[in-house]
Amino acid sequence: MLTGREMDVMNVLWIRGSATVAEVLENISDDLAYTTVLTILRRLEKKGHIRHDPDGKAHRYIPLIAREEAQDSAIQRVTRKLFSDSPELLMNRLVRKGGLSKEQLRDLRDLLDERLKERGEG
Amino acid sequence: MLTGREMDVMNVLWIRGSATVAEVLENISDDLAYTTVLTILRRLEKKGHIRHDPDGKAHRYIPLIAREEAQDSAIQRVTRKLFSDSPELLMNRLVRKGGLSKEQLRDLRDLLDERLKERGEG
DNA sequence: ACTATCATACTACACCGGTAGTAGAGTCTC
DNA sequence: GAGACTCTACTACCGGTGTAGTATGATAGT
Repeated sequence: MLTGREMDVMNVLWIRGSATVAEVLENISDDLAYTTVLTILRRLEKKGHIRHDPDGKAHRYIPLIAREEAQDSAIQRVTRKLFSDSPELLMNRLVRKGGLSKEQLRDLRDLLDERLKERGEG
Repeated sequence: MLTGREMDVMNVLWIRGSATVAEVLENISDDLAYTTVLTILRRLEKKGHIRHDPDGKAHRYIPLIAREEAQDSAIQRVTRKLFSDSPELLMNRLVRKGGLSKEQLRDLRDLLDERLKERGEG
């Protein structure tokens, strides 16, 4: 389970593939101290989410989990805790709530159509 | 922002409309001490998520936020932190990942169709 | 070799969350 | 009216998170 700040840092690693402390600092939105980022990276490593290789005199941190894994586990948690464990209810809420453009709605409907065809629906 | 346990307790309040400590205890899945539930309720009240009225010698706790609000804010957090603030990406992942039956996929597609018609798509 | 620089390691610390114990107040029952 | 019961209030404690300071080690320039 990733915390808020850990997700921020992981996002940089996922986007760049890997990063040093300095690179994370440059690419993170909030203004944190160098040692703060370092601490977060060390904790992520301790939790097994990343590892590091030497890179010159610095360390280069590399993700060990994919973004999709983190996404799925976050979705699962929300689904379980707030949507009676029903992904459909979650989707329903997302669609009803809005925040999606007509094009996005259309794309999603097409995606669902594809999925349905794959699963043998006429 | 609700924590895991706070969501468990809120779920009971949302379902029943309101509850005393004892009622929460009866309706929560895990086995917690009476005082533990009480503490969580008091923290929820302090955070402004619930209030209480006297009920006999006990207190009856009443939600001040709707389940939908909590759902939306949880979804928003996940979307922001893990899906580049794009609800569409989240939906996409949910559909691709699976966990949805053919019927659920169909229902969702129909829901999207409705939404699109409402918004003036031919 | 000395010093400035830069990186990591170690330590700290306040706050929060999960869990629960103990104290104390009200009530019921003889 | 004294004990049993049932609540709430207060307090505590541990582990985790967010944030960062200090110590230490490597390195590069002069």
